[in-house]
Formats: sequence, C-alpha cells, structure tokens
Amino acid sequence: MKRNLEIIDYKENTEALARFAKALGHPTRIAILKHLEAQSCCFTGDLVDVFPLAQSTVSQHLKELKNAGLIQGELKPPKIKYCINQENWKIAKSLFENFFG
Amino acid sequence: MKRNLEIIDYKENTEALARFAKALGHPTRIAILKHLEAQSCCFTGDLVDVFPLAQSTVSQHLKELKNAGLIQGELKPPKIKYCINQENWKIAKSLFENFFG
DNA sequence: TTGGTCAATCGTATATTTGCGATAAGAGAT
DNA sequence: ATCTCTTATCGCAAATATACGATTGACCAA
Repeated sequence: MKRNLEIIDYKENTEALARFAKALGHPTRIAILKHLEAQSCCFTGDLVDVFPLAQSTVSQHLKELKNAGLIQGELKPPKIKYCINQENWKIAKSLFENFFG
Repeated sequence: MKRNLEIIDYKENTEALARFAKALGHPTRIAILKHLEAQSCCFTGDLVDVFPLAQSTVSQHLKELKNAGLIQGELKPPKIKYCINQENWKIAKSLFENFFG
C-alpha cells in the first residue's frame, strides 16, 4: 500500500517540520542558534552574558532546543558545552528546503 | 555607522525569522500551506472539509498565517480565495536558507 | 427587503509558553 | 566532608495559543 506510506510520510514530515519551526519560533532561540553556528559551540554561561535574560530563562530555551533535537550538550565539568546537533540540523534544513520548494 | 546597521539588520532578521517560524510552528498551519502550495490557491471551505477542525479554528489559523504575511486572501464573493503571498514567501525562504547555511 | 451562503469575530475554557527568583543537583577542588 | 562553580529544575505569575459553539457581518440573488 504505497499510498498509505506516502500519507504517513506526509503526516510525519508535517509534524516534524512544525516541531522544528516551533522551536525556532522565538527570537532568543534563533539568536542562540546563530551564536552556536558562529562559534560552533559555547557554554551556557556565555549565553547568559550575551542575552539580557535570567540564567534560568536561558536554560529553559536551551532545554527546548535540546528537546527539538537542534542542539546537544556535552559535559565539560564544571561547565556544559552546547553544540548544534549536526545530524538533526541537516534533517531540519532539508525539511525546510523541501517545504519552501 | 556600518556596524550599527549590521546589528540592526541582524536583530531584524532574527525577529523576522522567528515570526515566520512561529507561524509555521503548528502542524495544521504547515498542512494548510502545503495544500496552498499544491493547489496554488483555495477557499476556506475547502480547508474546513480537509481538516477535522471547526470552521472557526481553521479561520483562526488562516488569520495567523495572514498576519505573518505568508498568505493573502482575495474576495471572490461569496467566498474568499487564499493564496500564498509569493513576495513574503521568498523572503521567508531566503531567511531560512541563510539561517541553515 | 428578505433569504442564503460563506467566512470572520466574539466569548469562553483549557493548555502551553515565557519569564523570574529561589532552590537543588552535579562535578571537581580543598 | 565541605566548598565553589556551573547549570538544571521548581514554583509561581502573567501572557499567549488552541479549540469550540454561537453570533455577526459581507455579499449576492430572488
């Protein structure tokens, strides 16, 4: 049943795209990702210095980006180094490219 | 002051991108846009038939897409024909392309 | 003017998001 | 064990988002 598979893919792609888009739907999160793109990686504390937000708020945005799969954290005690999750980044990129045609 | 202009552009692009992303951050709105892409245009009623949602809910999603500038409505009494706003679509496309690198 | 059709808007309820300060948790160093 | 540094989580308040049914408004036809 090729048709069903296509429908499922369509549905899954739609929801995956919406999930990524939702994660990108806040200026601070876009800025965090731009920062990570430019620096390749950075620590939470660096971001707290850059944005006029409380540490807990920055941490929450990082959590959402992590839940969406766009970033990943690596333990570098006593800090945590955040980087873009290249694998999912590529998936998101291709979903958006495909979407915008 | 080139530097200031760059900062402003950076800030504006970040916010514009977040606004577009936010509008795309719901499966129904992605699906509506995919539908419009495929059909080029369609009426609200068609969408109400396609999605398992109340008419008022679909209308609300259309309003958000319109506010984000991604679609536009044309009066075709007694119906309204919705199409993708090609101009802003291109802007969104290039913002995302630029963002994902 | 009246009626019919279609879509937007109004209330309303519920859920989610965003932000903060305060607190807890994890991992060395002393 | 205790202290320090860094980050996550908790608890809360305010704002926003999502969905619905009911109502209103716009337009054309009879």
